[in-house]
Amino acid sequence: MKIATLNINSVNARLAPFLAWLDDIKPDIVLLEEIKTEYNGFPFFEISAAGYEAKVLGQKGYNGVAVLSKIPVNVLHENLPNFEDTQARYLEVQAGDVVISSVYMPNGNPTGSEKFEYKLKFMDAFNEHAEKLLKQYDKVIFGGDFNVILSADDVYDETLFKDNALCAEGARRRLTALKYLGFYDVYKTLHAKENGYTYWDYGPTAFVNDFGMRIDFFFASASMIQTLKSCVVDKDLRKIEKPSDHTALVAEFEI
DNA sequence: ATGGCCATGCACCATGGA
Repeated sequence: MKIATLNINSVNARLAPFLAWLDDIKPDIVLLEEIKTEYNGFPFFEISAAGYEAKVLGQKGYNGVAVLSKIPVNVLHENLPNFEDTQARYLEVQAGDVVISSVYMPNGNPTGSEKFEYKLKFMDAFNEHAEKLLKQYDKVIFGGDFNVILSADDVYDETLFKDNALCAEGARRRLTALKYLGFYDVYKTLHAKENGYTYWDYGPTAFVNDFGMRIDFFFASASMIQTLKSCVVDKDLRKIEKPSDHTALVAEFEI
């Protein structure tokens, strides 16, 4: 099973190159974040023609998550079941005995604001739900944009972001707690020494100089990660004309 | 020496992203 996750920063603004990429990589499951459309604006026809069924939790203008699949999936949760939310940031499906979620955690800037409080509350609810899932299922995997820079190794210059919500101690502590619950950082399991950046600011110098951040992740339960074959950052989507500021993370499992 | 983007929406600026 090949699973990809991508913060696409508007699915409609990048549909053609995204479809070409799908045809090239052929993942079984694709998790999308920031589709930036409500359900009715989602390009179901084109995605279906490419061979994928789409489950969509949309929102007008902002946010929005989706799960595309070549294999049958059924939706378990739209939004976290334990968190009242007006924003579309979580979509959980089941494919066979695997539970897979697309996650778009809040940015939370500026620190100290209501947005920051919302970020921490979302992360608390997420961890609580993650813990419950582990008790119910063996194979669980989360993928998406977690909007947390876990350590100095995960950003080109940490000093520039010391007051940023992505580096905030409360955010780091919560994402680290997810690891202690038993969720493995899939990319780092195989690539401890590579930076694994998945995001580069728009602007002419960031991508060419690799001034990036690692803020997109897969987190997998133990029995899921035992089947891990590979995990790569696919930079091709960051090289297209009019790219998203994020690129895709692709993981393969022997399932 | 500084700053450099981009998508959306009742839309030619404001907001959000990170």
